[in-house]
Amino acid sequence: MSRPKLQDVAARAGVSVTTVSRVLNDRGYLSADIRRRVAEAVAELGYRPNEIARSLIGQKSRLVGLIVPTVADPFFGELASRIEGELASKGYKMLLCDCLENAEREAEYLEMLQANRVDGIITSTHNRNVEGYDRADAPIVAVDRRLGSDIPIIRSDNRTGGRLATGHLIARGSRSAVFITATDHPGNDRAAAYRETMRDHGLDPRVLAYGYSTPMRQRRALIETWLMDNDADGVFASDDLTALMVLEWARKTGRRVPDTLRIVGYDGSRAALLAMPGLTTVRQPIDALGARAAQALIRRIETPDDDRESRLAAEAPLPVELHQGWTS
Amino acid sequence: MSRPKLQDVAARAGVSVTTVSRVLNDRGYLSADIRRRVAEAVAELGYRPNEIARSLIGQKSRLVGLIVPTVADPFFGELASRIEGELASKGYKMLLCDCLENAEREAEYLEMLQANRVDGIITSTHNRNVEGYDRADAPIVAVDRRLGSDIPIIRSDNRTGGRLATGHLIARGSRSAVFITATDHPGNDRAAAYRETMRDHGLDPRVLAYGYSTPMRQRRALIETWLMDNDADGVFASDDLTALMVLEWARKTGRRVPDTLRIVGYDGSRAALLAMPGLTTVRQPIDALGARAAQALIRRIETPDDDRESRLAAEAPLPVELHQGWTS
DNA sequence: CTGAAAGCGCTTACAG
DNA sequence: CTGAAAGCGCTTACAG
Repeated sequence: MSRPKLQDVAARAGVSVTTVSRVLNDRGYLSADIRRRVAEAVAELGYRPNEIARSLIGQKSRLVGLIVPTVADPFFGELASRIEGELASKGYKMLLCDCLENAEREAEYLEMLQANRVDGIITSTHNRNVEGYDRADAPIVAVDRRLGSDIPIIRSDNRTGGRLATGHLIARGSRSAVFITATDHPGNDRAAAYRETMRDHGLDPRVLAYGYSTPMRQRRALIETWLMDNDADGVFASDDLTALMVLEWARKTGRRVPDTLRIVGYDGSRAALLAMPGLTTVRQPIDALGARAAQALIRRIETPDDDRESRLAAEAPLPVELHQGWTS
Repeated sequence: MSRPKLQDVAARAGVSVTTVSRVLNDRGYLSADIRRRVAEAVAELGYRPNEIARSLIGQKSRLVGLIVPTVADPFFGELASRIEGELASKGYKMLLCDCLENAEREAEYLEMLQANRVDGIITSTHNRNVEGYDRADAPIVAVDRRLGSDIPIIRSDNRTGGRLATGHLIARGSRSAVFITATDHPGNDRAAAYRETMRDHGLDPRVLAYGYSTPMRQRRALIETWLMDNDADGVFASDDLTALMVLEWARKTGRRVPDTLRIVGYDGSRAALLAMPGLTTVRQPIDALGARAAQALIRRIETPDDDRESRLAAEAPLPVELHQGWTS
């Protein structure tokens, strides 16, 4: 026999499908005898309710979509892991969408998720001008990204992070630190804090932006060329992978770290710090970011009304901290 | 108005729901006029077919479950990313299940996936004795894991990988290399190849197994203690994160790498090599592993009959290669 | 070429 | 305390 359905259980237990459904959902009064008979039939048949049918009726799928650049990146991998864990603990499943810095893909995923009637969407990408977020009808929560005035943003304190990193470099003797980031747009608080802090100390800020869609090899070449051509006694990289790339370049070219070149990264994912605990970096509270993103979304899903409050809570940035290694 | 449904489109276009469905699915002959009217109604209403209803009818969900230890690990993150990409290109969605080295969680996920009527499951964890795989009724494909005689295994050539790494260490002058791995069970081909290669050169193999569920701090402590107490002029680590951990220990304790200590890792994920291109490691073809896993599963789903052939293809291990860095 | 009706596997008022 | 019937939003034979 193929998969048993409610009818089969009902027949076996000698009751109606209504009754079986009630036992399964523990609704209303059922005699102990009936409960037992149904339980037996379920066990004997190895019956498992079809969640798809349930979703169709309930008008909710307990499904959430997560859109990220790629979980191959340790930061997003860890974030995704944490979000999934929090969702699972609340009975939600998660559809993973790796959009690979591709705005078109992201728009398609957005469509797909809604066609699959997800209860909500968490998005954390850097693509600009993605079609569809404005007319989405599922609740959305963004991680470190501004999508629109009615979409809550979960993030950590980028401004403080930028200040910590830059201030630290200066305190360690750096006078000509450069900030390396993907894009240097107005909303980039880390860049703003870097500039501010440099100026506060009478130093000249320099920002190297390599662009999101630049393939890894070119990205590396670009950064190395810049470092060769421009004298810098400090590097503040907006992510750890880039910081480690610079560290390897320093080793290759004989720069002494931290004596002549101080390096500070950003993110502080478990994997990065496990691989290279010596890296000075600004640690984002990835666990808290993920948990809060999941919780904020669930709140929007389950109590659509107290939106304003939850949005306010969401906006307060989570604290970051400086992890001091030997690279600075 | 809430979400429009087929009925609304039909009413607007002035046709029956049957006809709308047919236009949407491009089934049978439709007059150009009708096609146009329906298309207009769909556009005007912003109609999107409910995939849940479709799944219920079609008896297939185009949903696949992926069970991994955690995507926070760069290797599994990259694998998950690749699998998801391949699945998406074939019109499948992916439910992510991070089971965190927890066999109980894994069993629950297995239940959940089937209750949600996934068309298939890809699993890549190291838990032993997980309940439920034997009585699962969805097609399953395993990545680098033996689950049962009828479940195809996608993997790369662990035996060659183990030989390459060990042989390389010896060629670089190591006489007392240790192999560090999670568990040293009989199915561990890398361990077997390490032992074999050591013995072939008349050297004594030593294996340090830290256990999967050991928390990261203890794992590090355990490995560092072992390295302190036992003299080793080479380390072959079964994953890159562990290799990098050893490298950092060497730096801290003043060991000269590679002169007095040679280090070789395993996996070669993009993230690891980006962060530390200097690490000598055995590169697994993660892209190919992911793509093949997804393809093998889709084949099992869509043509359940030619199983035997696809299983054979799946069994042939994919080639690995040694990436030579400066750590050896 | 188009439509009315049955059905996918469940849940939920509504009766009794 | 339990059951018959309607319905979730679609697709698919079956008529016409």
